[in-house]
Amino acid sequence: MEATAKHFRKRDAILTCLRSTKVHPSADWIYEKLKAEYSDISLATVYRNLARFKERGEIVSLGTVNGIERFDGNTKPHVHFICTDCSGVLDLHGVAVPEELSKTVSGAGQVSSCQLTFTGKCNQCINKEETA
Amino acid sequence: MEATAKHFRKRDAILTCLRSTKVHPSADWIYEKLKAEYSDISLATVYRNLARFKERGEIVSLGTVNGIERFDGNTKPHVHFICTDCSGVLDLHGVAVPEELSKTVSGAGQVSSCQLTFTGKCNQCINKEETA
DNA sequence: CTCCGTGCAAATACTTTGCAAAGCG
DNA sequence: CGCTTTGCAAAGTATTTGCACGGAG
Repeated sequence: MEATAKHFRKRDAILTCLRSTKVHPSADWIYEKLKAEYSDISLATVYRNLARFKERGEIVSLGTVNGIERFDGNTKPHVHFICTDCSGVLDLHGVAVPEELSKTVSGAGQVSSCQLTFTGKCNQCINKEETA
Repeated sequence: MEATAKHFRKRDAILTCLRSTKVHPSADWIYEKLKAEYSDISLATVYRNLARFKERGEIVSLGTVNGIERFDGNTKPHVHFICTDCSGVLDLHGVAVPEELSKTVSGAGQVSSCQLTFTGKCNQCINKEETA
């Protein structure tokens, strides 16, 4: 199948969009972004494809921020920082969940994944507040 | 104010309920539970009080599991295990996020809290499957 | 011709809100 | 009397689903 196959153009666009941004977007964010290129795209298509990607492990859900689900095209385990002010999500590079921690958990069941998230106010929002 | 003050009876009941269970309940779970004692309680009251408790830091939200928000009356930081089969949430005692990890994060902003969650299949669900 | 992806609109499902009644001090 | 809590029903919002159309092989 061609990369530009008309049949999958929107599906591909959604995945590409998700993988080429650092904002850990919501379905709606992707929808708004893709409307520029695909004026007739539907929000349902975005939701449907996100569900499909998630199911296949091609993307990861970070859970909801303010009631809205956020996704990450980077499936490698890494740590996140969520800003309570702007609802932004940042990757925290160089931080990882220690191996031995995961092992300790095995008493509860079979661990398939883990997620470490820090919450607070990001530097950008701190600066914005100081300036004002 | 009396502990049994009629004015706060339902509010108190909600908090007590949350603090005396280990299931990390949803709003609806609490509602169903309290209906036994307060047949006229409203789901809105549960939601309103949960929001209030959360705001005041008296309880903690664990985020959503299958689109439903789950709460924890234990505000001390601790680690959770979420079962993808039964949607149950377990506390993982004896596991903690290393101190030095939190410090590394400060580059991103002011950290106010952190949450570590493991996902997988709990022992109970594993056993149930084996038996079947 | 058959299968799959999609747009649109309707349907869900959880959560929040407006309002009037009632408790407490 | 003024402030707060609550029940009920209505509204809101994010997400899912039914259906028909159109492209690909």
